Amino acid sequence: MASSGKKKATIYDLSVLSGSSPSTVSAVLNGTWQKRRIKESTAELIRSLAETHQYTANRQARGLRSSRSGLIGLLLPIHDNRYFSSMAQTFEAHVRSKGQCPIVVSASRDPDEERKTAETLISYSIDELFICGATDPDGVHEVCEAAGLKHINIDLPGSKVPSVISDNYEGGRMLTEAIIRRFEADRPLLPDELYLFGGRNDHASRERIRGFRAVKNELLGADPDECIQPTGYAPNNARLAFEAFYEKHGRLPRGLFVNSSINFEGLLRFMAGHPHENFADLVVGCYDYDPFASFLPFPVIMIRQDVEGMITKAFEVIEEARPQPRIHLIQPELVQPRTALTGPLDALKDIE
Amino acid sequence: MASSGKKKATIYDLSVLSGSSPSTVSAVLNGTWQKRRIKESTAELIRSLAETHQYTANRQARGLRSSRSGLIGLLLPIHDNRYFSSMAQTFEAHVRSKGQCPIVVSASRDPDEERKTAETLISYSIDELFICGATDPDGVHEVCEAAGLKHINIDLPGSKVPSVISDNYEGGRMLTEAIIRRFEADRPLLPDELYLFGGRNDHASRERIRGFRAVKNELLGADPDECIQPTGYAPNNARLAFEAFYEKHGRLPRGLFVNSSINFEGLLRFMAGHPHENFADLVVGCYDYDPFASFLPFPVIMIRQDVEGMITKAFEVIEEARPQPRIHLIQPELVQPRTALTGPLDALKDIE
DNA sequence: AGTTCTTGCACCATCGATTGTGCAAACAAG
DNA sequence: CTTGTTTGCACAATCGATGGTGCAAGAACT
Repeated sequence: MASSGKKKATIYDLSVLSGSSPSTVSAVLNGTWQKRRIKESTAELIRSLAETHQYTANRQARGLRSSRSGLIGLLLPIHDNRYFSSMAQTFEAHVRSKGQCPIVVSASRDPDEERKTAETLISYSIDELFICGATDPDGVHEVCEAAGLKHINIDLPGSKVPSVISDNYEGGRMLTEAIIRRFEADRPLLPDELYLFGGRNDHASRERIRGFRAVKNELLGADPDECIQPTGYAPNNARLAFEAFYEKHGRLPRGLFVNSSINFEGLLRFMAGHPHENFADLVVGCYDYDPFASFLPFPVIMIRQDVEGMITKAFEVIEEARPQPRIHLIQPELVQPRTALTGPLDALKDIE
Repeated sequence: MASSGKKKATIYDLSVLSGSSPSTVSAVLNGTWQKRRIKESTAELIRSLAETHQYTANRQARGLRSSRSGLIGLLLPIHDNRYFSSMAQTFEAHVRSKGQCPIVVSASRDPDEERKTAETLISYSIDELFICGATDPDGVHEVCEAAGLKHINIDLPGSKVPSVISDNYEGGRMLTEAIIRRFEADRPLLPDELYLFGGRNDHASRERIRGFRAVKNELLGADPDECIQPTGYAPNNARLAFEAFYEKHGRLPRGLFVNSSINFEGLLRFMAGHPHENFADLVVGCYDYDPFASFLPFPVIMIRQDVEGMITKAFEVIEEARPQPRIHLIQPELVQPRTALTGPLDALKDIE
């Protein structure tokens, strides 16, 4: 389809047309012409030829020669989630503003996939790699290291290069406290009425759980082990955990700390099978923000991670000369129920 | 950071190590060695050397020579939205299964951005481009055409190459009818109690509106013009429209057809400023599916577009020899309130 | 032994852009 | 008018992989 097109113009074509050498054309079009003392008039001629012939440089050729591609990679666990897709959206804006081209790829939380995907990106000579939410950041690190590729971790930390992550401990604390306070007015929550569901044995989950337990101890005076249910990230596993609890107790816990919006989807799947009224007394805290979730028929307190802040910080840190493998914490934000926040989309104009 | 790495091995390195010529190494490693009658033992040697030295081909070099990159592009309006991010997720899976590398980029619904972004992708010699939800598909077409790049439209149709889109007319009909039927039990809806908000003058909106009006006429016997409020896609514009209506009438219409989940966010923003109780009698139909929206405190009927179906069809059509610029309609699905559907994520394993 | 195949590989141009180097022409200085 | 400088550009190597072509050594055949 659409293969009628004449081949794209190259510097050689413009060289012939302008009567200059290819190197002159190249210099003019990539901005180094002053350094090469090309006459303004020559440059002007070449520029206008480039314009009329719709010349654009072949990036593969340029990249091959200069061993830089202009591509900056973002490795995500998944696309299909508001948190990660807003990560992609924000990342893209930053990369574009630097005049480079974003390449966003997901690796399904699979350590093997992650490494292979990094390999693939490297084979395209990407210039930098942002590793977001990787299950095995240090594994990806090795691949990058071997290729001499600048990289940085986001969302989940690694030990070899800097990491920019949410302050999950503080976030966990804030969210837990907000759930508990939500009850105080009437009948206060008991320690075994507040459960945490979702997440697995990763840094983020551990920190959130640590915050959760700390606050439970401080405010409720106890923190039973069985209230922690790390069911992984799959919605269906979370659903099964809720079903199991419901089966056993005839109801859900009154207070629920859900580790991510993906796990929250598991809760929805559970709820789909039960009447609304069963959840009258429920308060949910979710470690993620989704505008629709915020308006559900029970109070949903959410944490919005500062995606813009993380990305900005990550770009700062990755430019540093000798970045230390330390962890940079970014504060998340507590979002009260029924709150519709603006997001990266609001920066876009709506062309009607 | 991480720049200690020795440079990546090339076929020249392996050539020296193996005592064979670079072309032999190349042939062995890209699979054409049988055709070149390379001895099995030579191939074996080279393969093992490649293994131990972690050789991976430089794709820029390969792409430059063969004028194919192995990259397949997807041009989206935005990332930060369940519909488009599941598009990205699904697209990625398809591309990966073909052994190629997906490159997903967004262009903010801006015709100019769209063309420039396509240009950029072309400069990386991508092999195919999927144009999804473009404001000006034919503009992008011209850019692709000039570069001899295979491309196809998704979600919003163009006139120059094939398009794979939702059957928005049918979807609009289904959704409208579902909203109306939702009321019949008690007090039936009047024609001026069912409004459509959101969307702009694009093919999808027009078709949905056409379906909306047709069903209103059929079932309610009338279809006043003022019930159509195409406020564009920005959440805040939708919010303002709701505010304006509320200001004027002291309430919202009982039945609401919201053109997309993004517009729905505008409704949420409006609702954030008003007590829950104001919306007791409300039924919302939303042309998009979001699991959280499906469980809101008022009935939300949703349309789920068949993303998997569209992507699959698009891959079929783009491979055709001489694809005609026709429109392929994919049927969407009506989703009743309080329904938590599975999505592309459920295909992933959860490594605990 | 001489001729013809076949096997197994090496050589080299090529893709398009970048960049270090060289060198004529124009100009200035003495 | 000779010698040095500056201006303005051309030349050619290079990045890494691909693929057409050529050719020596051994096998097969007469």
